[in-house]
Amino acid sequence: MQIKEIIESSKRHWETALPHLSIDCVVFGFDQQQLNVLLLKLKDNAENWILPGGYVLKKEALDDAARRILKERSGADKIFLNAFNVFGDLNRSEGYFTEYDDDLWHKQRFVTIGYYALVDHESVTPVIDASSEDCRWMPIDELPEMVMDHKSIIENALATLREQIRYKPIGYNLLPEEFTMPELQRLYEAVLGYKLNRGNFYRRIMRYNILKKLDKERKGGAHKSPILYSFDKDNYQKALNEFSW
Amino acid sequence: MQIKEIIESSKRHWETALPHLSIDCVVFGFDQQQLNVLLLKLKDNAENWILPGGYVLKKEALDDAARRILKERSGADKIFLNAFNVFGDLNRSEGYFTEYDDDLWHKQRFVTIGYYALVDHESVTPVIDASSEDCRWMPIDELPEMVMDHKSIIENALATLREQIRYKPIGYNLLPEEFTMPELQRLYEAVLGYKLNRGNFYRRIMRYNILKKLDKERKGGAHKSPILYSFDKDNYQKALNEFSW
DNA sequence: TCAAAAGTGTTGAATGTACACCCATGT
DNA sequence: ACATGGGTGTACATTCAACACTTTTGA
Repeated sequence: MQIKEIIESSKRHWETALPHLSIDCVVFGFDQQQLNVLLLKLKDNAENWILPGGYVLKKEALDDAARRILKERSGADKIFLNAFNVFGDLNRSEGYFTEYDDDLWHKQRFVTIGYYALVDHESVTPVIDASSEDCRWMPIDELPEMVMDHKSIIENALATLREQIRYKPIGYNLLPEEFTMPELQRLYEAVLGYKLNRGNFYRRIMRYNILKKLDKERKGGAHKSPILYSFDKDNYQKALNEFSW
Repeated sequence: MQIKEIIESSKRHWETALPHLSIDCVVFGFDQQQLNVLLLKLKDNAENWILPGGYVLKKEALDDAARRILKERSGADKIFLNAFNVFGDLNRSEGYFTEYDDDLWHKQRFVTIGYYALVDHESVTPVIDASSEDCRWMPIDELPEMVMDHKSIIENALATLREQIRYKPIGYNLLPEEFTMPELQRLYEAVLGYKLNRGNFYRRIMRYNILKKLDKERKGGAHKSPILYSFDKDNYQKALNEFSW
């Protein structure tokens, strides 16, 4: 980002957004192989990547802000969003923009709200916004160097996701509308980081009664066409609200 | 609180604290019978109670702010503190202070960080601070009318606590240094809201290896003197960090 | 002597884990 | 034919829940 652009956006932010408060989104996506996180690279920051983040408008609910930021900065839409933690240490954003004037928006002390989002990898086309040079999926086990405390924010989000998957269904937002049993299992394995037994996984999922078996199969693969499933939205929602699985 | 006092504190806050950001603490305490929450009643608000809350100083870490606020407003010290959620809806603090000027600190739109705290009931003497008329423990199942969304913040905190107790040890901060097995069990029952089987509870707790049996008993009771225990701090900490119980 | 506390035993149900079998089917 | 997927059976271990028995001990 050019200096001029930074100054411009600084003025705009002071007018429209709540100061000292930011939102950072950890966007998880699944590409049938591994779990990925959506990261940006800023124009002025040659080496380090950042989380898609932004600010809360003065008349905007926090959750709406997270949704908007995600849409603007990455193109991701209609997603599962959840505030998972707050990062408010003093030194977390120190040492950045030191060469600028003190009234620069970005030089403030920020308390950031960490949101994690689950999106369907297929339905998201990473959008490179005005201030970014790159926007892409990165596998969670090969994260690049990141700015500030962003790497630990991701780790914190992943830990939260792994806890949640133990007692809440996950998948509705990470998979396409229709998917196969092996795909769902690979998703669980990617999140948890270890292999699951196929038969047991099948029974466990079926027991929760959140799947609808469709009357079609995925054609074109090398072997037997796997049956397609979709989530039963009502039961899925019920399972989300109970904390019993 | 008198109008003059409000205006005074408003000026002070604008100078020292981060705007638009507040902290509310849900302080749980256990009195050997039931689970309580520490609540304040403001001088100017005849009927409604509020959570002990406050603001984040410009050069103060979020967690430190929560600790300070708790100390100042309730006298509670050395406690277990944990940010459990953020409340950032637009209408959550609307409709208050409408009769005041717009530059009144308290009339801002606030995003509040919810902290929950676990304290030893014995070691806390509720302190009535300058702006409060009352400060006292209230049982969680008989909460009074509360201001804004404070009641739902408490419910959210309790739900978090009930989830945590399933896989993390709880008690170190809610009980005195030395306690008996029935006391610990009553705490668990108070948090969960239902009775537990004594023998099974005993074995479960012992299995986690977080208790030290002391060589003394609690004298003076009507019947057999129960054995005193204390927590093994190292193992307790280890159990806190694993998420496996 | 009575009631509470401490500790242990037992039993059946439920759940989790590992493995294996059978069938279907697309190339 | 063969590799993959779908579905089920089974056997073992672990865990949980309910209950009961014993011993200790303070007033």
